[in-house]
Amino acid sequence: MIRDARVLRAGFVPQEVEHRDAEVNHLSSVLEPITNGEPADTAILTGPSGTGKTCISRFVTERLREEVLDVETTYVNCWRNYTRFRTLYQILDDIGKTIDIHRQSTPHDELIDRLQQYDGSRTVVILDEADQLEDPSVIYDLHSLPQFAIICIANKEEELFSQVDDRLVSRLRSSEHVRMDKYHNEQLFDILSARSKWGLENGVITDDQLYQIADAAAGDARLAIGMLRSAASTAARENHDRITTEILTEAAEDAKAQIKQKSLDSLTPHQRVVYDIVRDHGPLAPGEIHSRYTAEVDDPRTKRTVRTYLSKMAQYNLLEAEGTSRDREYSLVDSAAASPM
DNA sequence: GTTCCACAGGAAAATATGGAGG
DNA sequence: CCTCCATATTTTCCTGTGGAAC
Repeated sequence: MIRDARVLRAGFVPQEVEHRDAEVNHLSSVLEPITNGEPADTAILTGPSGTGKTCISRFVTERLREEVLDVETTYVNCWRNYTRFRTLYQILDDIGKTIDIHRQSTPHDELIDRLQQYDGSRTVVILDEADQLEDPSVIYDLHSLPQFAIICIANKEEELFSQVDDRLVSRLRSSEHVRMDKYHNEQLFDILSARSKWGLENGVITDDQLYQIADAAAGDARLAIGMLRSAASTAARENHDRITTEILTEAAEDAKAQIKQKSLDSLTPHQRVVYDIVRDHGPLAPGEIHSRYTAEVDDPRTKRTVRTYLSKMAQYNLLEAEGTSRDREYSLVDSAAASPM
């Protein structure tokens, strides 16, 4: 059934990237000066989730390392390392310069000094989910260091630049912007087809079924590959020699549920109670949510905190907010919308 | 229109948490 | 074990917005 599970895993970087030639070339050309030992511009990669931003960054940097001897790459997930300190620390850690850094005795600017003094190989820094940084000015600080090339990945450009000084923004205007769009169904089909060719035995899944997956994934390659992986592992577990329509339907829901579960797991118990209230009692105004919540837990948080919870969950796409002021109501996002399978 | 009030969400102070070093 | 200090979360205080009742 499964020939090579690696190619179905999230984060796998394929030998050849399908349908992203223009973007790959664009990004490569931005990094090109590095091959001559010159500083490269900052690249900004934007687009919705599952459009291959992380994938082509890794692909291009890996290819660069094949070509050039003295190039290193470091990857920072800004969603997990969202403070200035953590981001810089992560980079220093990767290039092996953290030896005597202690949180106490190290003033924050010392980190940037260390990077500045770094005289090892040129390094490409990939800042993934950079729009999650609480202080994006760290991007500008890195931008000004010639020995580092920055690839900055974000969903939307506006969000990345929203809360920053205009002065700093203009300094980044010169950087190259690579925009990525959602995949078309045919393109997703090609991606799935390539993965199943390497990852699965022949004849396990039909083209028609791959097309169904592409359709259900609505342009999101990560989701599509997740569905394929889920279907393949269910089929393998249950000893089928091919993927059935039932397995496929279930896998589609499974993959979406997994994504949702992941964000649900990151909620604190208090946040979880708030979520459950909205889930069980339909559209509700924040005041109503708070009073129900207060009745349900010992030691309730204040209204303000619950408002923060609600807006956070709306960002995570767990809840939907309607209305801008007194009329605001929160409800579950209808996950049924994108699954006509 | 005017007033009122629930809400959004920023800022800063207060409090809880966690991890290193004693 | 405890203490200390950076970090994380929560509360307090706040200003601005816009819908609803008058």
